[in-house]
Amino acid sequence: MHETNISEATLSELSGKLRAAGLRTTKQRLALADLLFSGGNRHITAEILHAEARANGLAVSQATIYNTLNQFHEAGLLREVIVEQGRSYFDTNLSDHHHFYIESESRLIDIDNQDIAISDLPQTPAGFEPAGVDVIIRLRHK
Amino acid sequence: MHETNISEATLSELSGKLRAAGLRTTKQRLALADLLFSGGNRHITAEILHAEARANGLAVSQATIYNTLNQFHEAGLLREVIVEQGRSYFDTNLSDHHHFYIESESRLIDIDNQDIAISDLPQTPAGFEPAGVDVIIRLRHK
DNA sequence: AGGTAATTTAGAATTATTCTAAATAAATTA
DNA sequence: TAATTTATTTAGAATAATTCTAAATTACCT
Repeated sequence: MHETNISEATLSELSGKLRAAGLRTTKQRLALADLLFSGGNRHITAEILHAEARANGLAVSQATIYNTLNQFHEAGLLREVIVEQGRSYFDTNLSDHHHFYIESESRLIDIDNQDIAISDLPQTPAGFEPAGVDVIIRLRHK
Repeated sequence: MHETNISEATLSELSGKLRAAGLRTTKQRLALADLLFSGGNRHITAEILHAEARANGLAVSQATIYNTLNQFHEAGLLREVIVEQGRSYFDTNLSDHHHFYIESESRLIDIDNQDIAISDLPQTPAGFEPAGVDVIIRLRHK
């Protein structure tokens, strides 16, 4: 495998990322990781990733798309964002941040953590601890 | 229809609520509205509502459960809460508030608006306006 | 009561996702 | 390197929540 549009450096970085997550470096995972992590941050669904993979000449099954997204998520390489009924988004931005969601375009936009302030957090019910805070600001056309 | 466990007063209130929303008062809608609105506030799924309806002796189809939840939501009688992949919750509490979500128990808990403060809201992208803000604090057992 | 439009329904269809079990590929061992 | 083990990929079936369809029923208006 030696695509001209992927640098060897990037590939070996990605391979290391997979290893660190306890995942073997396979052709499919490497190519999907490249799509996910080699550009800027992305919000992606299984359907979109599958389409992109095929558009880039990667023969990959739907099952592998789902397996890979779930494995990357479990490994902490992706954050799951739940904003609409039925479909999951995965976010490559792992920093502490939130989202605008434009329903009419099925589009997510990051809100940097320093651009929003949640103070005065309520007391967590006894016996539980916070596992994450999601702020979603739903937008509509003006 | 004259169940002993439902007051006439409540029924006529509910009927008015339906009328106001432009919905005819049918046996099914009235009984479902009673389940939804006559006790305290609730977070309910289609499956749970269907089970409760049957448990209360109401013969109602799955399709009607979904139709009703969606119509009540469109009419502003219910708020939809999206916190897990696949399933929708509907909240009878229409006040401005947020949620704890206990994933291990599929349970939502209201957070009163005055118990949380989101200041310093980021600027809304040009051409859009906020249609709603959802804060979800995901909880796990300590 | 009679007519019209809304509502309900069973069952099929759809959509996103997960499962299954067989084939393939990666890692490990000899 | 060849053999063996184990993980991965895959097609296709299965599942789960939801929506659709078209026919039967019911509410509402006159």
